[in-house]
Amino acid sequence: MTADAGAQLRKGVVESCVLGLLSREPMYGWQLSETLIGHGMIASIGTLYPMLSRLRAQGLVSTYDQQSDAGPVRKYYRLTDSGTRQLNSFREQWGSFARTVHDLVGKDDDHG
Amino acid sequence: MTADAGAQLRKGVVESCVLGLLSREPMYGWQLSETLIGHGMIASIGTLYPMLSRLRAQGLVSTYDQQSDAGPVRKYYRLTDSGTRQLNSFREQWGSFARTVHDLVGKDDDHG
DNA sequence: GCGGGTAGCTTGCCTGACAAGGTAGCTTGT
DNA sequence: ACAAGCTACCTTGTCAGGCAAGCTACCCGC
Repeated sequence: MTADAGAQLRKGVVESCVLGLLSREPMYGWQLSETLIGHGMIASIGTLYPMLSRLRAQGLVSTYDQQSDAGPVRKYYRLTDSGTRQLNSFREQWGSFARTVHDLVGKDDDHG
Repeated sequence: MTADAGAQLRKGVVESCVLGLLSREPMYGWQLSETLIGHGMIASIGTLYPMLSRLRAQGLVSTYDQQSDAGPVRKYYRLTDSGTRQLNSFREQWGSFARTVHDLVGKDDDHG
């Protein structure tokens, strides 16, 4: 479970960014993809939908439909309690992970 | 190749940690794996060797052999100029990436 | 009805992490 | 010398996930 944390972390960065965004307010898939692409977190929307399916299968997010004024129905995603817990867990782990990376890649004359 | 930066970043974290370690001093594979496993960056040595092969194929590291006082010859890895450049590039990108992640997953009442 | 924009989802390819196993050199015990 | 065991390197096979591309369907203006 120990080394698992790092592995889960590396793989879970984008997922956790989704959870983080959803913790502010519910968003629909298309909107999420534009935000994440804008931040350079994902390269295309093709990455997002399978991810959202996974998150929903894990019970971390739930969905509801809402009409749009111009276009088809939007499927909004919202954090579940489980997702909130997952996000908090990631927040704690991210700090130490980022510190480790910074420490390992940091210039060695930086810690003198 | 444009949105590549973020993708390369996420995938390149562990690779860059290897480069970072090698920027301090040359190390051999076994030693690298113990260090990285200790930091939770990789789960097993099976991850490292293919990675080192990739890094060498890309010309980011070079190798030389050195006798051990107890055991077979050790293959030491050392940064090339290209590897140093790559590492510096990562250092710059990592900061902004980490900030983005922190921003996206950070508690929303944290930036008030 | 048709075309274009919005939105959701799927398919297929490729890369990479990982566990497990295989090879080889050196040391120690008998 | 031979067996056992450690160190060190590398490969193979499996599985998950990122990504580009494509497909479906809804709504609007014409």
